[in-house]
Formats: sequence, C-alpha cells, structure tokens
Amino acid sequence: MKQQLFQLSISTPDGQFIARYSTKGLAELSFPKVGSARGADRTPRRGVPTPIRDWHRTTESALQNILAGSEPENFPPLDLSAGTKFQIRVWNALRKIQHGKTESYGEIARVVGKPKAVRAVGGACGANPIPVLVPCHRVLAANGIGGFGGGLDWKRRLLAREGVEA
DNA sequence: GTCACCTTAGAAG
DNA sequence: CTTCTAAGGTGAC
Repeated sequence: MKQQLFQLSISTPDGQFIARYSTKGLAELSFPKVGSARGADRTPRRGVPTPIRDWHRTTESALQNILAGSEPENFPPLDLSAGTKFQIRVWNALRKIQHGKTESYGEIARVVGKPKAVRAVGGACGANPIPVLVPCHRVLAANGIGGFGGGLDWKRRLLAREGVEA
C-alpha cells in the first residue's frame, strides 16, 4: 500500500525544488529540473492538511537559507521511514554535521557503528531522499570531493556556498 | 547469484 | 608515487 504524498514546490534562486510530504513530515526533496520553468506542482489546493502547510513554510525557509549559505533556524520534521535501518542511521548522522563542516565517508561509517561499511555509506547517501536538508553533500571522500549521484555540480556549488574548500 | 555504486586502507610495483 | 585488491549494504538485473 502506497501512501499519499503531498507535493509542493519551492522557488529558489536556483530553480524550483519539489518537496513531498507524508503525514509524518517531509519525505522527499528533489532538485530543480533544468529549463522547466513551468509550474509542475500538482499542489492540491484543497487537500493539504494544515500541519503540512506549516512544515512547508519551514522547509522553504530552511532550504532558502542553506542555498544562501546560512544556517537555517528551523527544520521541518523529516519522514525517513522509507529507508532501511542502516540508511536511517546514516542520514541521522549526516544531520549532525554542522553548516560549513564536512566529514568523510569513513567518519560516518564509524559513527553508525560499521567502520568498514564505507561504501555502504556512499550508497546510503546516494539513496538519500532529502538532499540539502540532509547534507549528503557535506560528506567528502578522504582524498577529495568524491562523487555525487544527482550531479557533482550541485555538491560543489553547495559546498562553495558554505565556504568549504573541497 | 552477479554487478555496480557518492570509498578507503593497505600491500605491491 | 601509482596501481591493485578486498571489504559492506542495497538495489537492479
């Protein structure tokens, strides 16, 4: 059974992000599609529960803050229940990385109690449903920036905004 | 079952 | 210094 997600868009200087909410919180966030300026948001004007509209406000503000290179004051509740036990631990570890700081895949692996599961951490980052708010981009390889599934370009840009040298 | 992936420490050349 | 290998979790085939 698949539960209904409420999809709303967020306009930023970098384009239109798409946020999807479950009844538990923000479940997904996706980068703008290049070139598509049209309102692809299937925002159900009348079916959005009040708490979700509220979270969306917070998400918008948090996202815009991060893109502008500053630390968000508030985060919406995140619904990470789509992930596996391991992935959820990784994502929670990522959320602890402070703005402007970075960790290596090895560090995260150690934090989640699987020091040797470095590559698995990479996998979990790639599976991260909420980029930017769950800062998968703050995880670098031990010898450089490493990779980035949805465009290494974004990773570099986000890090640059935070004043991080990659 | 096999392979590829946002990795890395260590051994060999 | 460069190259190769092995090892972990997960999803696609």
